[in-house]
Amino acid sequence: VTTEANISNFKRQIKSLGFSYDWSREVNTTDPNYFKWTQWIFLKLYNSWFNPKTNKAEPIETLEYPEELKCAADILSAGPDCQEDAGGTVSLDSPRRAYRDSKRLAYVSEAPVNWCEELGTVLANEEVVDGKSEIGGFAVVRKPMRQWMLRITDYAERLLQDLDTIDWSHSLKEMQRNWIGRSEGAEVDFAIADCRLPIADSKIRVFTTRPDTLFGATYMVLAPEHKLVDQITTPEQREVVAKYKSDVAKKSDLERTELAKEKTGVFTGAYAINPVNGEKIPIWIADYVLASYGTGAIMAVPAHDQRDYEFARKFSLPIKQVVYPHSHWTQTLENALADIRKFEVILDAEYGRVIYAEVSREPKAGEILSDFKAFEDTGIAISSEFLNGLPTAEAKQKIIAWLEEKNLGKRTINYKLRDWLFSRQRYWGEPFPIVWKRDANGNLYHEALPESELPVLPPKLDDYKPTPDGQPPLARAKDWVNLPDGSVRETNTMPQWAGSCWYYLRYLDSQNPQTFVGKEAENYWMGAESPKAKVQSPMLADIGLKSTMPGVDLYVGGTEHAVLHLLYARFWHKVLFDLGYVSTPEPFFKLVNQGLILGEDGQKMSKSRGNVVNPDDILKEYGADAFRLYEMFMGPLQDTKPWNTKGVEGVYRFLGRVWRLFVDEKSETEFEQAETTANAERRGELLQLIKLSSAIKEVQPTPAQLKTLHATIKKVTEDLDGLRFNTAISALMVFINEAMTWKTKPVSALRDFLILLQPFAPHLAEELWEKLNIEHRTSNTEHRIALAYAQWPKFDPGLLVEDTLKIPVQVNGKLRDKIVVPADATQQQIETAAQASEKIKPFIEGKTIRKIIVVPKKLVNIVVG
RNA sequence: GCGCACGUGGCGGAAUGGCAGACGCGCCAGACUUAGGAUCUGGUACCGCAAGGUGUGGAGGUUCAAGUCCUCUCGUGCGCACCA
Repeated sequence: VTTEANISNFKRQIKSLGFSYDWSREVNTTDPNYFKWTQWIFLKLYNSWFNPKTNKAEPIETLEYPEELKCAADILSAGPDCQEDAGGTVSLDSPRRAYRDSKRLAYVSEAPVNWCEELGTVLANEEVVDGKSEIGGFAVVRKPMRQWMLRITDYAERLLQDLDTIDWSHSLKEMQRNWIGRSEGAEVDFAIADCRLPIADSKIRVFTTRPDTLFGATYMVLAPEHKLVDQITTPEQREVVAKYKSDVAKKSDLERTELAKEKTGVFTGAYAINPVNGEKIPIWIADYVLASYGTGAIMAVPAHDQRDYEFARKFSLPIKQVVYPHSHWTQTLENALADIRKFEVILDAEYGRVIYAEVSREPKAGEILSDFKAFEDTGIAISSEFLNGLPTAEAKQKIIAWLEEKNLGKRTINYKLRDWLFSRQRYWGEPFPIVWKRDANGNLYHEALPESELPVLPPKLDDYKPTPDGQPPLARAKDWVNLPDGSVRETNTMPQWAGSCWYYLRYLDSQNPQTFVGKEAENYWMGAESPKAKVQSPMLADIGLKSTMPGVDLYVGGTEHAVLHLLYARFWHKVLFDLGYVSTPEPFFKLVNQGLILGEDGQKMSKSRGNVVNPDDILKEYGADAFRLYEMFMGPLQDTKPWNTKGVEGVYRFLGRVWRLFVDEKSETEFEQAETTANAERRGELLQLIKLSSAIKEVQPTPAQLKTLHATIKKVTEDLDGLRFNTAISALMVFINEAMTWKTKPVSALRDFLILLQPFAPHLAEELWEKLNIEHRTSNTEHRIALAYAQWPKFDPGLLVEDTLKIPVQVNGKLRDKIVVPADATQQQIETAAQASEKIKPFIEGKTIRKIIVVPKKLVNIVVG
């Protein structure tokens, strides 16, 4: 319940997260222009909603809560420690997900899950626990209120299909595919037997992915929340059905899924007619059927669906096998039928029917078959009249054609993806640029504000809580809400996703006052044929890589955005693409998930474990360069890896070596002495005392030095491009270890090194670059500008060519020696040299040489027998 | 249960099918030091005095050659989950 006490609790909790939160400041720091263009894009969606299915404009849907839910308006109740935490009015985008994510939610979800889904506004506050977004405090569901939905489901297919065109990690794509949840099947209408209902309601539609098993449907199950339940229930069953419904409504999410191994359900007393064979089948309700998926009703085929099988066994419903498994040993129906007699056939004692069960052992006579499984694979249709003998795939086609011809059903694609609840009942966020009016008959309708009215900024409020009657906070500003012409402003606000859906576009043209992103800028940065493609990055061109891809070049983000932000942003981008505002159908063609950094104990960092590493401490102790360098050096970008502060010391030492390579020790000592007596103001000036090492000279690098340098340039350039930062840094370390031994250090080589170092340790590199420029001025103007703008060095492959090669020699695949041969040695010469080796001789003497493999410049393998 | 990813020293991790353990941490020894939690040098997979042998979770396979490819298996992590 939103009470003063809870609000103050919530604020206290926010404070405990490490910052104080001033509610009124939130919007003041927000750029009104950004509000403006977000609202502008919303208006585009609103005014010219492009529906690819109908190719016509449709308004964005607003949704009132269904009437039957209004009764339960008040509260979802709160568990013991939720009472304490509750308070905020942060609504969730996906209550379903929130429920799943948070175990703590389980005991507060007194209301049925899909009730919450329909409402869409579980009021709770969000907290990051164990690196995961969890629902901390839990609060209330308010009175039913108006919500705005975006029809993302219209884009489900394209959002799915286009995943194939983008370079994202496999698992991330899988998560999106899973979330979209496409499944192909059919909708089938079952007539209700002895129906006393109006014609329109005399049938129940089910969704199935296995229409080929229609002949095996022996009963039907509706979700307890299905709208026809009350109407079809016979008077005798009314009481048990009502009780079951209310029991289910009280079940928590946990009880309803994880813990509920045992199927439950009750008979409604009604029957449906199986359209393929006219059989009368009982209609049950059970909570294993979800109201939110498909049509909220199923045809149960217990022989070929594990859940139906379990349910049927529990309630002694008939099981009828209609698919015979044939895949690996039978090709024809005759053989299949023969196999039925030969193999694992079980007679259902109660019903005298043949069922198939996947058995791992011989069933004993009279044994209860509860641990047998339904056969869910494909096979050959049997006991299915005109489908008999057809493999599953063909049987599906045939039955769908049959259903469509008889007007009893149709091919359907079903998605788990739901429309996107886009409104929030909180203060911050963009207000909708929408007003409400009444027509001549007094009916309420909504209308977009003209673009000239943008941005619609939130009014100043003294109190940022929702109103006592559950209206969003903006409703408190009566002057703002009520317009002179009698119309009323929408008081919902947009979610944070609204801004994050298009921010990357604004970056391209952030100062543009005319539009959210100029066409030219958009095309330059995002377009496939953009001029950017012609601006070849020397670093990429050298290694023969295409320098650009359309869209955002590289998106680095965590998996926590996998199914929300990244799906929403793709959706908006596609809408903008359809409206002609952007030039690519996808915004992020290349995306990398950086791995999670765990605590030093290898566990996820969390307050409760006390293994949290505070970046501020690391910055203070080792500096930003070392911190950055360490994070990049820890391991592959994508991997989850444990933090190790000792490792920071390692890279810190490396930076120290870089510093000592450049700086004269004596001058540094002088600086340190001066610094102790100087005040803070003079420190910058005193830094001038630090001079470069006298070993740094303007000389030509020796061939060996050049070889070291260019090997480093090559490695760092390639690794950087492949985001292999750890090995790039390793190469820089190798260079430094080598360069420390140089008596004379050529300026040119050190310059190139600093450019390579700059992406990893920008502060130190820039500092040393400046020192180089002060003491070793060159005519090259490029060297006088900041390092950040310096040209990336090119490596010269010619310099990496060796005169002689050290080649490993194996005998029967085992390393026995390494020989040194001229780089241009022929295969014959290498073979001879290998056999002549003193270390090799003992292994080949007295044996027949079967074969000698010479891998040019790499290896010799002598095969003896 | 389903899907995906990953298993390499004491630790983080390197290795276009071609020298397993780059680089770093840690550890050992030494140098310089009044001192060292600074710096520098050398060593460091395992067994063995050595020659040599054994090693990339386990078992097979392909290959002249496997950490890498294939099959099975065990383990860990992540995601989804009564989705019809």
